[in-house]
Amino acid sequence: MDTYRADDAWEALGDRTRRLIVERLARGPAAVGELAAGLPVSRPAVSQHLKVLKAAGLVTDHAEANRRIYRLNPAGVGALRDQLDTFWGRALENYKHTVEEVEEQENG
Amino acid sequence: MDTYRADDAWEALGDRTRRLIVERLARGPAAVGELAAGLPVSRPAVSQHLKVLKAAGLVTDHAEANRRIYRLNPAGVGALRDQLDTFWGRALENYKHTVEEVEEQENG
DNA sequence: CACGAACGTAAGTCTTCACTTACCATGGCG
DNA sequence: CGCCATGGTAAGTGAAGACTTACGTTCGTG
Repeated sequence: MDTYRADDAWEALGDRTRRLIVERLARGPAAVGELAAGLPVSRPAVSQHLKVLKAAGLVTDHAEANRRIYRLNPAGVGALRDQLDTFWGRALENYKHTVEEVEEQENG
Repeated sequence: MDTYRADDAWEALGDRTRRLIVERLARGPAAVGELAAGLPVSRPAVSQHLKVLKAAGLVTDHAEANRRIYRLNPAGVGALRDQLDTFWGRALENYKHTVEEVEEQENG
C-alpha cells in the first residue's frame, strides 16, 4: 500500500471541497449522490474529487448494485498522521532547544 | 491563537514547495536565503510562501540584524494534528463497525 | 425490453495561484 | 557616507485545476 505518495494526500486535502468530503466520510460511508447532496457542487464534480482522494489512498470504494459506496481509508489517514507526527516531534524538540538557549543567554 | 483557521493550514500545505519549506524548518530555524538555496525556486517565491505559512499559523519569524529567521510553530502543527486525529479516530471506529457488520453477515 | 436512477468520463471555460523579474527599504562595514 | 547583503513587495505571465454541461454505461423494475 506504499504505492501511494504522501504528497498526493497533502495535495488532495489542499482543496476545501475534498476536505468537506473527507469530513463527511469520517462520519460513515456514503454514496456519490449522498455526498453531492450535502455539497455546493454538482455530482460530477464530486466524482472527480473522489477520484483524486482514491488515488491519494484516502478513500476506498466498492460497488453496491447501482450505487458506489465510498468510505474513509484508515491506512491513508494514518500515513498522513505519521508524517505530521514527525514534524510535530521535531518542531517541539527544536522549540525546546531554543528556549534552553535563550534561558542560557539570559542567565549568562 | 485560534484566529488561525485550520483550513488555511491545510491549503498552505497543499503546495509542494511549502511542504519542502516546512520539512526544512522542522530540522531547525533558517533565514529566507538559506531556505531558497535549498529549493528550486527564487528567493522572492520563498518569501511569498513564508507569508502564506505565517498567515496559516504554521511558522513564526523574527528579525535578526539584516536577516529574518523563520521557525516552525508547534501550535500550528499541533492544531493540524488534532484535527487529523479526529478523522483518524472516527475512521477507525467506522472501520471497526463495518468489519463487525460483515462478520455478522458472514456468520449469520 | 424500455425506462429511470446512479455514476463515471469527455470537453470546455474561467478563476486561482505559483513563479518570475524589477524595484525599494533596511542593516552592517569599509 | 557609499557599498553590499538581505529580504519584502509590485506587476505580469503561464499553467494548473475546480467546476460546468453533455454523453455513455450499468443496474434494477415495471
